[in-house]
Amino acid sequence: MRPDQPAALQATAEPRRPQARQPSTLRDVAEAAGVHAATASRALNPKTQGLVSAATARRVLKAAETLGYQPNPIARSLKTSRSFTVGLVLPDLTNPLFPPIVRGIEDVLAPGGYSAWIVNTDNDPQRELAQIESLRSRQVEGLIIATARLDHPLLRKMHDEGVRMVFVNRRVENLDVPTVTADDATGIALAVKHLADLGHTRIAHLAGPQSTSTGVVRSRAFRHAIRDHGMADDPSLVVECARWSEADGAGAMRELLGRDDRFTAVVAGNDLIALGCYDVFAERRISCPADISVVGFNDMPFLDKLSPPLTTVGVPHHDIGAEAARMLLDCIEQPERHPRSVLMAVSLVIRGSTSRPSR
Amino acid sequence: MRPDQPAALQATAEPRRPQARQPSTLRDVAEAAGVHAATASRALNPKTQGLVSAATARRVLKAAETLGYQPNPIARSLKTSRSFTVGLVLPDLTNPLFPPIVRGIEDVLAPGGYSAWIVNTDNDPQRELAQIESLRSRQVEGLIIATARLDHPLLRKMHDEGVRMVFVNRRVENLDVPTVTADDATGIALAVKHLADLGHTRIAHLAGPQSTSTGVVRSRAFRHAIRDHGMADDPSLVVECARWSEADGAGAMRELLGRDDRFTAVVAGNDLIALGCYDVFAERRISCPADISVVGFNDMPFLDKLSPPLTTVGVPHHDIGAEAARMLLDCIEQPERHPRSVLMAVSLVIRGSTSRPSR
DNA sequence: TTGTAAGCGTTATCAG
DNA sequence: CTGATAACGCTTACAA
Repeated sequence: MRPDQPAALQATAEPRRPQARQPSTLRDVAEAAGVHAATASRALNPKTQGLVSAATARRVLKAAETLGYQPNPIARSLKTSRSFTVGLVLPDLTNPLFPPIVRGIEDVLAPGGYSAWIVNTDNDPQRELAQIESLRSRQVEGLIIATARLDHPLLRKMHDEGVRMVFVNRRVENLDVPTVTADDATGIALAVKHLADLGHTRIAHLAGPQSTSTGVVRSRAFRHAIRDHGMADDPSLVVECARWSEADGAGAMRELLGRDDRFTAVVAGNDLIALGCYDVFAERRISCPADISVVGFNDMPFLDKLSPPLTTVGVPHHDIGAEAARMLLDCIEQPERHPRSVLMAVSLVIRGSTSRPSR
Repeated sequence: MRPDQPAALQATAEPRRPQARQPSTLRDVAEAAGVHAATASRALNPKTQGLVSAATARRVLKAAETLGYQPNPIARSLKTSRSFTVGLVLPDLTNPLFPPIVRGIEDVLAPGGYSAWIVNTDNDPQRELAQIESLRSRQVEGLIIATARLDHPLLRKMHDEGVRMVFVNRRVENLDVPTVTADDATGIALAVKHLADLGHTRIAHLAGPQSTSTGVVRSRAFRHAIRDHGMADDPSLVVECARWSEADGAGAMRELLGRDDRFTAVVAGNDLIALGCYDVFAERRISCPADISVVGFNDMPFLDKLSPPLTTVGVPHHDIGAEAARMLLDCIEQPERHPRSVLMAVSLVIRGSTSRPSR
């Protein structure tokens, strides 16, 4: 016993671990129904139910019912090496981008009888390896990966080993794995067009990490869009953020302001980076959108409540998750089907952080 | 019983993949080391390593190493009925309150060799039951529950059955289960004192659901604090929200304004409810804090970027999660230890949504 | 249509 | 100290 108990709780001593009734097993059910376990198994499994007589099936079902029988998925997995579980590999659940994607995934998995096991990698390759190994040893039947980098030896190796997986949001360079992403290029084009239409002629870009497909696709799309609108593709107007974070966004914005402050608008690689801009605006008393317009990407929650409300590219998080899950289920259940990749449609969400340039 | 097994079960032919090299088993290792599987098991398990000679231990370890042996947790669970997994029952991962708590939990579990299985209930008792059953059938060694209601037959029954669990945030009435919550009463007292100090004399409260302990503790604390500051405890200044949501917060605020608009400040049951107030302010051109001051609860992410930045009660989400995980681990590993409950300290985070009353 | 038996990969309990 | 053996709860040839 610990000598120091917090005084706060004074619960009365109680009998340790009350009757934790053993869950009943298949044998219990079989016994209760007066049949062999094998028969009970067949009766309980829709796939094999046809092999037993209707009468015994009924008896077994009834017995299972009264005993409150729940099949033990662990034993089943051991025997069948299936788990009806998929792994979900995220960089960080705390990023508001992911929860809606997770919900989308779960909404598709659940009706199929599957569940998702969520892990965070914190963008640490060590952790990622450990987490994925742990998932695989738990017999997950596939992986949904949201942490892909363009150069990603681990994922490449896994693909070579035939590991079933689907990428969300980002992809690995030259790796033929089913992927679902937002239509990043179109999103950026919409953002640039919006700013150009407002009359902006010097537009900057705070790019996401160029180690990720999302980062390069968006920044490439930015440069194309700029030229399409007849503006100069000035490299000094593009700054790369090392990570998709508010802090990195702020750093990049400071860098940009140090270089040249004649730009009147900025396309941020994503919403967090845009929030970093807001921080710098606050510290330097820059007014948005009066002095500088900002567009984000993702339309994460609560952006409409910011000051000013952030104009951004809306992506269908939930649908992206759902589609990824559907793809993975397809890979599992119809392995012969050719893998697809999909680009989900985006839309510009115009709010208060963009206006005509004042200069 | 299961009248209908998930459709997934019907899957037929085992999908054969490319060269998915069979993971090596304990027998492979034993064979490679020239010992019996049992010996290999002992050598590999730190707990029983003392039972084998140093020499064989070394050989086994080496063999395991070269074969890339990974123990199969499923087989282990089946044998030992332990899983080194705990279940985490959330109402909705999409609520920004939870991800940091989850991280806190994982940060404690991981070093202990445990992982967490996260499920959402959507506040639906049906779903909750199904999810918890699924978790239990997967042999989770304990549950961290964030969905407790004051009257919660399922949780009460589980407690009677001796299910190991810990509550976070909310509790069940008269149920002696280890719980970690924020110090809600103090938080509300701080909020009311702050408003009183600013000179407010008619303060309203948008209470959370009174079906939850958090809701009643906070609203009771509100009434106490009001009286402590010499104000009248006017029931018409308290409106209950049916759910902890922005929409319900907005509805409650409209109701309140309909009753009597002479209040100058409102203490919201939580941040989402406070956001609902913002929505109503926007639609009715009420200025915050000039016309009405607002205080939230929880300090969820990005509140500092709102307009105006929301004054709120900061709670240590991460630490709450960590403490809950620690408690559950204690219950698992030292069952004789007396269960505690803890209240985590909170602090008032003063931002721009509160000021002196203008009326 | 049903029972028998083997075995999934471990670990626990015996002997030796 | 180590090996044999028997489970854990389930599925699935194969036999009857």
